[in-house]
Amino acid sequence: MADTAIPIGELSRRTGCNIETIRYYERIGLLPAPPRRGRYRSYGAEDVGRLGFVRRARELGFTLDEVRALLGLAVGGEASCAEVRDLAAAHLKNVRARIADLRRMERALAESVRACDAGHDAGCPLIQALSAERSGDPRASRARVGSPLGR
Amino acid sequence: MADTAIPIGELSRRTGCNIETIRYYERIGLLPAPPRRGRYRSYGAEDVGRLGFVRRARELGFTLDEVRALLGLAVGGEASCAEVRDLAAAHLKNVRARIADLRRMERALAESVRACDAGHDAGCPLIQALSAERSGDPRASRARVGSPLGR
DNA sequence: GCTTGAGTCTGTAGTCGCTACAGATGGCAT
DNA sequence: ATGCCATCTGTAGCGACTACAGACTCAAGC
Repeated sequence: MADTAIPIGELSRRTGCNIETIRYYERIGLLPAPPRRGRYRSYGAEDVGRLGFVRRARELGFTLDEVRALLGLAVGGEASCAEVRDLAAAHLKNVRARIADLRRMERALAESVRACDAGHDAGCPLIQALSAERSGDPRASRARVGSPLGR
Repeated sequence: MADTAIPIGELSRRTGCNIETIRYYERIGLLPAPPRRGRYRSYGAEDVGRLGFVRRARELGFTLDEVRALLGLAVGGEASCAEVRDLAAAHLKNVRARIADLRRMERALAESVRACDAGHDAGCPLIQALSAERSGDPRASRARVGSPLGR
């Protein structure tokens, strides 16, 4: 079996995680520093699991700090389930806010492109839309979660 | 009128754009360096328009490079309308891809949270979902546009 | 005239999550 | 002995800001 003494390249292949990223995770303390075979890192089966966990959490959009928290909670048993749930729920809310933000963008963009396709008598409608001031407090959008400005 | 000799703080207030960000835009050449009153930057009405344009384009999610291109095309008349349209259309595609990505996350998260709320007999279902390997090439998602990994 | 406070200046470093090098080793096969 | 690949460390870059530190200018109030 190749379960013991997995070199970093093999770990990368098994998890789909870039070698540089693995070393980065180690540097920031997300993954523990593995033992060495000479100067080479030597991983075990549990590292494949752990890194896989990280990767899947990242795919769900959790930040590295959230992943760190999840890893901490993963070892504690049922007691932490509620905490995990709350973390995920908060994150879900965030994702939904970002979706709403993007959908607003999508509508505005689609509308503009449509206007462009329709008629172009007095200059490009898209440019005009961007040039025109709109009503409302210009600072309002800065506080929004996931706004393209200010994050 | 306060149209002439607008100081940076006033420009910030009028456009809702952070002072540091205005200076940053100047540094990277997105905004022209304004004349100085002594050592202080002195803006005019056209700067308010220009920066407002930038801000609105950013709100639609255009990158600064795209904004730069849009600014260039904004001065050229109707000839550039098609180019603007194409830029916006490409960007729209990108936004839609990001929405699709987020919606996938949303579904997975909502499902997990629901599982958490339902029963918790054998450990936290969310942690288990993250711990379990899924089928398929682990590298597949790395190529996707807007994936949380690899951007 | 002197102080106080607000505004502005430059320059640099930090954020997040990687990614991309450069240049030095290590180990294995031919 | 000679390639060649894998791995090592360390540093710098990305995008789009944001956050200081420390200096300066200017107008108003006393």
